[in-house]
Amino acid sequence: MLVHDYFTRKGSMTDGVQFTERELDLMSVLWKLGSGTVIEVREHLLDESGYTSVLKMLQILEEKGHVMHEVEGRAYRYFPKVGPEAAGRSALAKIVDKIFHGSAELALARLVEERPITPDELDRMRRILHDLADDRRAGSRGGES
Amino acid sequence: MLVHDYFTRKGSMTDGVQFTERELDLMSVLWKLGSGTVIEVREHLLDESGYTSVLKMLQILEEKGHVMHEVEGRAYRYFPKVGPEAAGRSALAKIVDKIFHGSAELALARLVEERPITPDELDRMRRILHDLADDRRAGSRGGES
DNA sequence: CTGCTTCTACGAGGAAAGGTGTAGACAGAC
DNA sequence: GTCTGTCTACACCTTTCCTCGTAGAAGCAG
Repeated sequence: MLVHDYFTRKGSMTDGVQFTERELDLMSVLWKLGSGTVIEVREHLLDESGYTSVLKMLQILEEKGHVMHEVEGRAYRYFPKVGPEAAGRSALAKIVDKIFHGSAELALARLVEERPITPDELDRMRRILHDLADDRRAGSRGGES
Repeated sequence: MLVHDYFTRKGSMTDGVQFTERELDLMSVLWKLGSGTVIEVREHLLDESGYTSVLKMLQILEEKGHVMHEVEGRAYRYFPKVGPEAAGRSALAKIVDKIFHGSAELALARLVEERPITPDELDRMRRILHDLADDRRAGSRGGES
């Protein structure tokens, strides 16, 4: 079982998740792979540093409680203990607060101009907001989907 | 004239803008006020540190090219040289890439669940995406609004 | 057994971040 | 003139980030 339970957990996280630049690089790889040994993580880093550097970073991440490991043969396999959802919420909160003065609207405006959005993705993004508005209306009538 | 020309400039910025934690705090104040002396910035910082600390941070920001100053009486008045738009785009790009594997859709999903969105704000957010879709359609027909 | 390889553990060290104390310039009050 | 308050400039210090070299454990081949 590679997919761990951080996908199902929800608001339990303290949501004060904060990663340094390099930590985020490693976490990004772990999120993408699901898990990884030192070698695997190292291979997927764009900017590759030494073996022991990656190991050390993983040890630091474990010490901080962001990852855990299981023994696999003679090596360690590292798993993220915090998911991209919590990390993303936390990072977005910081940006919205400090850069956009709390306006999610401004954040969205920059988000869509920051990179090309495919028509499909745009549709799905519109659906997210549409459904949210729907839920609101349903909720205000006391109903629920 | 307090409002400087970073509002009108557009993609000219290198977009490699990156702020440290504390730098972002100061920039946030400058963006909110438009400009500020050491005292003004200091007053608007939640976590207040010493006068010389704030001064030092502003000097560092100036050295890095993120702010500039004009002499005002015996004091300096600092102005942001980079706007929240560029900083926001850059910060969002990093998050979307490293946390959401390039998916703006996932970023939006976390954005709207990260904080309560007022009905008005939700409407305006929907309009942003609606208009973007409209522009696409108009653009593909060769027209333009 | 010895030698080789592959892993983790540990500690050193450079660089940056972020805070502060003090000196010195300068204006205004007296 | 002197004194006082306000400002910048400079130097210093502590902590964190990040990297790497080296040692040692453990498996495997001969």
